[in-house]
Amino acid sequence: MKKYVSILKRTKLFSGVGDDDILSMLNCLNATVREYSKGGYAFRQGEYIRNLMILASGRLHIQKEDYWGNLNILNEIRPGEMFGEAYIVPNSGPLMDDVIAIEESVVLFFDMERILTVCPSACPFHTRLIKNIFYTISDKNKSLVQKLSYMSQRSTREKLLSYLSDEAKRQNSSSFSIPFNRQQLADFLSVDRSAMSNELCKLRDEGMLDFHKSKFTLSQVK
Amino acid sequence: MKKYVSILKRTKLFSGVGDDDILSMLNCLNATVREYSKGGYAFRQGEYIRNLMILASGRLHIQKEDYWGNLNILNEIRPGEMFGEAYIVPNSGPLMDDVIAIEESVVLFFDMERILTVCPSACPFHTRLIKNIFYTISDKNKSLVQKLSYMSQRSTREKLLSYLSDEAKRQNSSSFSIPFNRQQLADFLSVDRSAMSNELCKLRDEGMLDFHKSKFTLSQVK
DNA sequence: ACAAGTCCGTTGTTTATCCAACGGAAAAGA
DNA sequence: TCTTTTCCGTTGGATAAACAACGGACTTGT
Repeated sequence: MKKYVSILKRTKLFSGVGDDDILSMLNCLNATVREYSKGGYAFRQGEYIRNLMILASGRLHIQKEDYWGNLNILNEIRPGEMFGEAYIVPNSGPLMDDVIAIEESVVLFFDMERILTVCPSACPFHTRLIKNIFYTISDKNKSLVQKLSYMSQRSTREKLLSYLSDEAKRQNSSSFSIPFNRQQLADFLSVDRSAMSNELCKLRDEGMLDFHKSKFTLSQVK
Repeated sequence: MKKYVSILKRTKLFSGVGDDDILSMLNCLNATVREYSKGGYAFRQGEYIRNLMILASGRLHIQKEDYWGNLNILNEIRPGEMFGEAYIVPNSGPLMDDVIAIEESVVLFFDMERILTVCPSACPFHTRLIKNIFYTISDKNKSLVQKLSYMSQRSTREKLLSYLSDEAKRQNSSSFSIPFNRQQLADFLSVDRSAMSNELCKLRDEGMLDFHKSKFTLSQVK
């Protein structure tokens, strides 16, 4: 277990917890390790999940196959990331996706029950851990709600405006940079790149905004 | 505070906690009450949130105004529902939405720090509360991810197929009912009702599925 | 300095969605 | 029973997005 401490200390889950404490917590949380070879299934649709997982190394894809066999990649998990946190609720039903290792991967399993139930011996960092896990899913929640608010806009134009408007608010300036290039932004908003590029230029020509590369400036309509 | 116990005992947050324990926990959690008159703002964009809230009575809208002044209703909060849980992360930045009371409303405020930090006196239901809150946002998280997976499909057809496919999985049968009428389903998927209705009929004519009212049956393609 | 590759705006065509409107079936109410 | 309302499928025209394709600007690598 010791060799995973250096990885775990850099995760959100264990942020603020010292090396020695991580090691003792691994024990307290009943941590176990599993390895998956490239292409192997970590979980299959229909299984029940009872643990919280952290990917120690490798790369996982969370993907879904629909009733007619169409495959859809929903998410990519990278080292240090937590997953499975949405399926540990009692009676939450079986997993609806497949989790496969697209590289040789090592996954750490934590007993969910032990995380949320504070041990009588009250290991000093347990409260810290609970906060960390709460903050992590809380953060995820927030970004999901935000993304959903963009995606629920009907047109490319509206998707762009709601996203850019939010970024201006978030960065507290009408002038700001976004962490995407055009293709990535299009993928993020689930629209066609060229159509989006076209729409951006229309918005610029209408005087609603201006941009150079990934730097945008919003302006009041004239 | 006593009068709110009957409301709180029916919330997800306090589920499984007895009346007396709720009362003592309200104290332990530093609960406070605020009332809002119809049309009044509970929170404004830009404020910082440091509490977890439960709506005791009334109705709230979470809405957003973009840079150019366009209004967008994101969510409606009903009595017993928790909100604000995504903004209590330290350094999570200011609120990006407005929260307004569309009816005269009563809101309970809980000190977030006290929820996540187990008190030394270890009130017996604190662990229970932590689990409940975790389960609640975890559940929300899951449904957000699911909805996002439908919404990120490009076409109405794909949105329908991914949603219906998921429902079949969830209800573990190729024949199932959905909790929406056509208009509600269209709103849920953010598409036009008539176009969706049209697409459903095409899918039926192609032999991929069948339906009567809100009961659907998926079939393998012939 | 050259070649290869990436990024982005632009265009024309095809296709899908939106929108408004209508009618029939079913449900709800009087 | 009759009226009113809601729900849903259908249609046609207006609009927007997707798609394929291209060229120029810029970057990266050799």
